[in-house]
Amino acid sequence: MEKKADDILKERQLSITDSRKKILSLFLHGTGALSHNDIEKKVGERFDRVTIYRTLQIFLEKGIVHSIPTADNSIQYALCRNECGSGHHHDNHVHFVCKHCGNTVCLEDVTVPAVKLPKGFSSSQVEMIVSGICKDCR
Amino acid sequence: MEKKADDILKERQLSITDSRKKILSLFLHGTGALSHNDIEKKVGERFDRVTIYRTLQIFLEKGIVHSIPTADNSIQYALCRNECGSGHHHDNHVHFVCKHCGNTVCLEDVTVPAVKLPKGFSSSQVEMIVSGICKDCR
DNA sequence: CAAATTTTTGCAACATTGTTGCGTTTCCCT
DNA sequence: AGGGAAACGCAACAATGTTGCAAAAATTTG
Ligand SMILES: [Mn+2]
Ligand SMILES: [Mn+2]
Ligand SMILES: [Zn+2]
Ligand SMILES: [Zn+2]
Repeated sequence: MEKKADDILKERQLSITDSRKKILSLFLHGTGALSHNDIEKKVGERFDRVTIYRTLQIFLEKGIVHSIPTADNSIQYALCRNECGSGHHHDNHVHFVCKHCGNTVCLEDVTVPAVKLPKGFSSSQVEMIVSGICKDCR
Repeated sequence: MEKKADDILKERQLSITDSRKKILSLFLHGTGALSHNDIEKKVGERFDRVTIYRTLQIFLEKGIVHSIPTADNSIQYALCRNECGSGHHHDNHVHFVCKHCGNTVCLEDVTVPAVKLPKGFSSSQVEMIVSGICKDCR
């Protein structure tokens, strides 16, 4: 798994640094999405807050993770599994936020349904966030 | 219109105060959604930031406005036009964020399409946020 | 209408979250 | 291993959000 993180970083032409490896590993090993705060707590060594911000920023840009806006105003980040590249995200799946455990997960198999907009509106991106009780909490 | 705000406040059993009237009027007169920051700027008199936070909070609880999570982590608030009550929101319409003018609007006539979740997941709320170019910007 | 009671406001103080500049360290390439 | 580029940590700051409390305003009561 250590190997995997290195590969992904190399693939995206990012220098391989300790913080990037550790943070990326969190995403590779865990299941759900992580907020900045989650990462700060879960990462073993303590990297500077600024480093975590910058790491998430560049992971976003390079198409390694995508961000999920949630109702409580905490941005969640999750691994991109599809063909996302620099500035080109294609994560058109539904996100689920559990009101019980608080976890946010990507429902990779559930694609966002099409929606017909009024005349004059054109869409470039659609987000669908479902909240309720997840399968582990019922 | 001054009248209207008073009526809504009375209806929801809220004391009628200057700040509540002014802030509610912003929603009644304007077209789109407003963030905390928008309100701070647009409201003529300067109410304390805390008052605005508390006003939005109670408007949310009483079903006067609903909140819209957006990608840039700025919560937007918009008037409820349906039958929303204390703790019971029924604003199941799509929201549109224009990448050009930055405005967020409720597409009242576009209902959020149904989505089939994997086994074990149960949903209590679905948010759909579409971003692109609005009809005024094209 | 005026006094009593309840609610809301503004202020201060604080916590959390996010941003920027810069010197030092680490990484990459030859 | 050495030179140049990139990333890190630190400090300082800005923006956003929360809480307690006394003063002010609104509502209720007499
Ligand atoms: Mn996802
Ligand atoms: Mn709406
Ligand atoms: Zn759960
Ligand atoms: Zn627009």
